[in-house]
Amino acid sequence: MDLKGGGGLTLDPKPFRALNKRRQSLDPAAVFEFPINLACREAAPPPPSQDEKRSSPAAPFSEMDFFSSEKKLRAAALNFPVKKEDLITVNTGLQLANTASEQSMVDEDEKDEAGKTELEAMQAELARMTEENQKLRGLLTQVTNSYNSLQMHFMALMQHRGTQGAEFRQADDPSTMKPEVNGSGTPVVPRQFMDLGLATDAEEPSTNSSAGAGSHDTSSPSPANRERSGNSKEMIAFDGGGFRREGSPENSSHVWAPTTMQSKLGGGGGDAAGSKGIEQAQEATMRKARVSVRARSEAPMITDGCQWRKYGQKMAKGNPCPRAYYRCTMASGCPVRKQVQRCAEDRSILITTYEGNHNHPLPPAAMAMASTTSAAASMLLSGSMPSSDGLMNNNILARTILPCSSSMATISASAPFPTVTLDLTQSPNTLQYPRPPPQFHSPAQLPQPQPSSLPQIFGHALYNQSKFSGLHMSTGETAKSLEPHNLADTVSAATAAITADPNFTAALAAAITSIIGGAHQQGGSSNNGGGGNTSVKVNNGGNAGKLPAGWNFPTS
DNA sequence: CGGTTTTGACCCGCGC
DNA sequence: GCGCGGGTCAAAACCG
Repeated sequence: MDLKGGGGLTLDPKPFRALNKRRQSLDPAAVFEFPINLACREAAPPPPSQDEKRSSPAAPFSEMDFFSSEKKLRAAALNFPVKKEDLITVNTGLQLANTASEQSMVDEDEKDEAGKTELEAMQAELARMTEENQKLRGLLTQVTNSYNSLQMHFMALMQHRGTQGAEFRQADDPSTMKPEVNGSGTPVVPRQFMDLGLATDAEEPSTNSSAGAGSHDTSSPSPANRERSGNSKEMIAFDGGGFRREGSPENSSHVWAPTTMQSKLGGGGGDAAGSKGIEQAQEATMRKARVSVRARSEAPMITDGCQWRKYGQKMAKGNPCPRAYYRCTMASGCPVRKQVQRCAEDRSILITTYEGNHNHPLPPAAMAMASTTSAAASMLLSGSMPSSDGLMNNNILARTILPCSSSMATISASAPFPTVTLDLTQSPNTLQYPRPPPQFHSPAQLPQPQPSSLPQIFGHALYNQSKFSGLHMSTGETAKSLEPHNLADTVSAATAAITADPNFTAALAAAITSIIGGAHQQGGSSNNGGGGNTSVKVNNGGNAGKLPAGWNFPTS
């Protein structure tokens, strides 16, 4: 095999082992490095933060900092590092001071001193409140994420069922969301999301039933076979959230139900096929959704909090760098896999493609990434599945993300797999790279389904939060749109900080879900003229001040 | 010794 | 039907 040379492959086994070992030996929380570990060249993680929420050692920037760019802008005027909610209090303090000074100009010194003292006291109070608020936000974020994910599924469900107006209704009224409940009373729909980060035990059985120790694949025809031959039902069943099923309305109502999953497994797929012919077809169509993360890193593999076992390596056509295949080993039957490959054009860019959902509990760091990929994939599928060609203008996703966009975003199903690409390489001030080109990749440069269109869909939110350099929804389309450099510059500082934030991906997840859930509130989004074709750009249409309710940050 | 990596072989889908 | 490429398997090698 031509892989022997190793070529440009950076998948040096030693580093891998080192990473794995390290991960295994350390407390998950302690390893809560930023999932997209750019740490290969990073300085040692900063000391643990006081905030217990941030169990990660590298948490100089908490979730709060995530949207601090905006907050600070507003707060700057008052010289207070506070949230808008706190402004009232702050203003009060200032008022007192000002009032005092106005009333008496005689004892200015005395007044100022008193005012300062009071100010300091209030600031201290605010600090405490802020801290507590952060914690609450963390909780809220999680809830919001779950909600958004659930919402997405519901949307897809309704859309597929052809229930007219259901999509809108559900988007507008959360109360209309009535996730199906399985026999155990567990909401089925949300399960998919939970799987990512909070896999429930209920799923384990199904998984185990279909797979023995080692690899779940071994107990049945090769995964590849199942996936390709349409027998994917099995995998789908225990995938516990495999993206490809999410888009299927009927699937979602069954797939997520453990009982159904088991029945499918037990029935060898025959039963399922019989009763779910349509389902099968849909599955075949949607295949697997993938979430690709592009990050600059010289490390052989990004640290995403999970444990992976390499099960293969191949040379991909068009890329001198081999592609490595990994399988999650945190749980025997975990269906999650990922591919790691360096960008042919810029080998400093590591492209990691995730596929499937974890069926087991994940450490915070892993949850962050899982949530991110899940949200992205979920969004992708729920939006692209309805139409075979994946035209977003016809689906909820488009409406949700691009509420005001008359243009259409395209999520092409033509690509081998619908893929969402989270591009984290464009950060102007990445930790390692002083200032790399805003965007190195072009569709043609990507070994995988070209991340081309819709970059700004997410970028919108990302920028709003001053966190992300870009997020691309790869659809196989060739259109490309570069991120607005000016925006990148604007948020460069924040981006750098965020990149170092171990909660980065969590924030990303929050961003995505926030968009999903809150985009409709925003009216500033617009298509950047990227063309009404396949490229959709959603600029930061001055929505900075209108953060969705879920606009809080991570926490994991 | 158990877990991981390596790597040639195999399977499958797809295009011609 | 054949070749190609992607993805996976699994035996052997490797490592701690």
